[in-house]
Amino acid sequence: MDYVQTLRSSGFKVTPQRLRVIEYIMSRTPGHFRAEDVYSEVHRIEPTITMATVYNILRTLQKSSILKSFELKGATWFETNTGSHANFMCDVCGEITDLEIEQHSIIKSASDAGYNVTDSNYILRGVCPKCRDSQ
Amino acid sequence: MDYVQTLRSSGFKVTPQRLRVIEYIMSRTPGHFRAEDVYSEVHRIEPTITMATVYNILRTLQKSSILKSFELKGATWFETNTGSHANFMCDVCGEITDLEIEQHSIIKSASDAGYNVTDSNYILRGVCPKCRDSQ
DNA sequence: AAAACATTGAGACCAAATATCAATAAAACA
DNA sequence: TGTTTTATTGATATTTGGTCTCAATGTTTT
Repeated sequence: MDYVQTLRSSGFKVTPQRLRVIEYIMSRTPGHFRAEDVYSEVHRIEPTITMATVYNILRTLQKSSILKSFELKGATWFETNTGSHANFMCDVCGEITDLEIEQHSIIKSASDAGYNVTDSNYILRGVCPKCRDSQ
Repeated sequence: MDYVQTLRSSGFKVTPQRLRVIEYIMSRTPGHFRAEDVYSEVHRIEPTITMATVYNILRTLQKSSILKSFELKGATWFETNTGSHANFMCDVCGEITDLEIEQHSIIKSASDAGYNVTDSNYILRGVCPKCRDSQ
């Protein structure tokens, strides 16, 4: 997947800051990150970048369907995995794991009921196997 | 369901403030509300109550399994429906609707994979039938 | 190379939620 | 019922995540 091409063909301009963020998210694929995570890493390479710009860029990447997001623990988490999966957050170590799922029938029945579903997130919490075993 | 009894048997004290919040959530069942919504209504009856207390009480009610919560649009939403369902938020009118679902098989397969799931939320966004029709 | 237009950076700003802690109230029990 | 124990509340300050504004800058088109 060429994110730069996707960005351009979505009608957005390719700026150095956007390239740095794309490099960051590629280095974190698959994975989950917050605006703060992007900022602190990209800021080392591009010291003038601000949080506001990071937020702008992440929103742009969502509009280009390069990223997806969900809210958890008071923050917005981003991911490049736009496919059908659940996000599991471990309440012990805080790590987020993708759990693959088949497309849930709820989306189909919601559509049948007249709901036009444009975004869906399945979020689980609990204790991951690693933390359960180390107790 | 007697929320007061549940609260007491969970080891929490029954205070006037907690009673007012319980009255509020009962008047909003089924439904979805934020801390701010609880505050502005309860504050009319119990003018000394503060947001901090409302947050405390809502957390207590979650610990007693009277409420469940999820995060959406930068806020935490609470609901008394603790059963298996999805929450659909309409991006036009902002209303949140419960969509009943059968317990998703992901929880079973997550358990099989060693994940101990203590909380799950299925969140959908899009356009509701009402808003779709009025366009 | 210049014009047209989108994007960025800086900092003020806003809203949601948490932390602190003395005063108060509920429940247990003498 | 009065007293003790212990949880809870209210007031305020603070933290955190995120948005707004707008002049300066950078990208793309011609």
